[in-house]
Amino acid sequence: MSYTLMSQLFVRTLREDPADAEMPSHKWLIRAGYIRRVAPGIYTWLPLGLRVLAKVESIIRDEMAAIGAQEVHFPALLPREPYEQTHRWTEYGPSLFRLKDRKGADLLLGPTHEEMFTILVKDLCSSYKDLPLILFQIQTKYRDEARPRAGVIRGREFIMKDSYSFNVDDQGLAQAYDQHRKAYQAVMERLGLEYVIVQAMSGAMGGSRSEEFLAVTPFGEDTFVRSAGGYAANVEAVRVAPAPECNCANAPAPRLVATPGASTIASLVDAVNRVAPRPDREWQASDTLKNVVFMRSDPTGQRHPLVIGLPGDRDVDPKRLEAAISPDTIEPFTASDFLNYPQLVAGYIGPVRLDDPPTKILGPGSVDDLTYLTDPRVSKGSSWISGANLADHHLVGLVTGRDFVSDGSIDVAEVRSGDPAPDGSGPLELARGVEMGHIFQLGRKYADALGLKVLDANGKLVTVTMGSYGIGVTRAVAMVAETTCDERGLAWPKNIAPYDLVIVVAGKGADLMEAAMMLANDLAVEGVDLVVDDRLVSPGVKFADAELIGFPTSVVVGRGLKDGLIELRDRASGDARSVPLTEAVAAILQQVQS
RNA sequence: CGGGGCGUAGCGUAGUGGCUAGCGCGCCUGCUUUGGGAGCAGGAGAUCGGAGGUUCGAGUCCUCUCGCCCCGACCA
Repeated sequence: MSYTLMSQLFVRTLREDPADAEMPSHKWLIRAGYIRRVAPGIYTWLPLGLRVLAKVESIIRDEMAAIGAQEVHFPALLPREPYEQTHRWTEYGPSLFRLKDRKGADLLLGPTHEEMFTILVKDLCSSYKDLPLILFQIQTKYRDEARPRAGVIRGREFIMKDSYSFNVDDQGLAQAYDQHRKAYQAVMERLGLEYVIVQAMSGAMGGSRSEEFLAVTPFGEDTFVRSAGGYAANVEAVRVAPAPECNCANAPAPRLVATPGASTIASLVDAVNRVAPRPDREWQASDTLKNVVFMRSDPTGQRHPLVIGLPGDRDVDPKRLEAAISPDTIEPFTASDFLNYPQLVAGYIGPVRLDDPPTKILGPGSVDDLTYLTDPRVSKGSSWISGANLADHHLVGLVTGRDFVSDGSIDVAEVRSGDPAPDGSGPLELARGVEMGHIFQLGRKYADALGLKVLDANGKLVTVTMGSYGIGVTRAVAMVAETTCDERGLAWPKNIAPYDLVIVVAGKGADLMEAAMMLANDLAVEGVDLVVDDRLVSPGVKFADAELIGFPTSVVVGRGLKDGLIELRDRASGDARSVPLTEAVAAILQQVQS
């Protein structure tokens, strides 16, 4: 058992913020000497940083062991072939780091390891008796991100814990998924991170489950919503509670209203309040039905107009739309597109035109069979003001289901703070977070592509079903720093700090140094991991550095020593108290272990 | 890939076309100092991102180029 001398520690603290850091954790990790930038998104870990990284890894290992996962370690440098078989050599696109060896063979730096794990299990397992199985690794991953940011939060080289489960049936997969979910909750708790679990987009995988663990921070890259009652979801995944059916079926027939120049919602509301006032109250933007046209392209390149109808006080959220129609993509509807669809009058688009008989412009049976999808708030029987498909005119009193129908519902309107949660758990609040973990029921996609089958109890070959589960380890270090730091620097939780404490020798007397070293020895013998700040600099420098580096506890050996006292300081709370030297070891042990 | 900002010593920065590129922090030497980023004295450290050009003269002006940061697009 030993201790580290500050004068020997390989660290240099900076007195000023680095010019290129924005996020607090990034600034402090650089300033306190934990990491150094080498290239965009590529960082060196210095001794202090490496210690924190090791602590985070050990927490993760511990929780993985608790669910029976076994650790392996793959290379980061991988051959092209397996990725060719799953088509990810091409599908992964420009984010994949590719390279060639001297013979010209293609290699890649692994962005994630589904293929390699699948192949390994295929090599070694042939019977249902070998399953269930959970394997994991803590490994350096490479992704050529379009925009690395915030230091180690989004790097191009980063450390990830990735695990993979292998089961013969869906119940087994569900169980492995659930085990991981619990393990991840335990990890987030032990890291002290405030987090939410949000539904991720399941994408083309159908009924497969996928959830993200987001650490909450205003600097987060992902927007999510949550309610006081516990609902949480990615903005892309929020589902609006369907509006109840209204009964306006007996309302008067729609009437045409002249609204010259009212091609925007604001001017429309203004106009109808003038020319067709409502007796009980003023018309509002939410009484209008706005119809937005997009050009939708499917993966084969076919383009079709898509019209989305939603209340006039809402806009289409492009991210939600993109997610909803994936793998199709969306483009703006251009002026020349309008020329090809003359029945669409820009600024006055609506589902019908009041000819005799009325002409369907949008939805089933319309002139060009234009796809018309409406927001869930456009419920059956609800009444709207909408475009008349005639310049400078609108229709008032259009009733959904009576006067027009859509081709279906689409839930892509912007989500606002205060909107009700779909499960009735209260108003939604918008917040930001950083994705710390992702758990995913892969199913048989990789096992199919790579031929991973085992014999079941009846001697039949069955395809194995898989799950994949990741935690960003380097990112976790930054997020713990981010959520615990203050205006003086880092303030690590005790279970993650690089050292348990620092002994600050505050003064020049040989007796001070001697007392500090004796105390350090006594503590080291007790298993305390500590640094003695023995530098010949003024006490102010040592105090400032201790706070910047974020030792959870400081022990000050200084002017109190002549009265037999040392001082104990807690970094997080700022509390300080004097303790007799004779009781110091016991008091410090108690504080360190609390 | 689009928009914005920026490249001057290890870090943070100043610098009207004109003398030897300035300051703070850090670093080295000496003396003094030691409970909140000490003082004095001396010193080392910069091809001003790179290339070309205009000019008697370029850190400063022009062209090209490389790189970095931020916002957006993108992101198993």
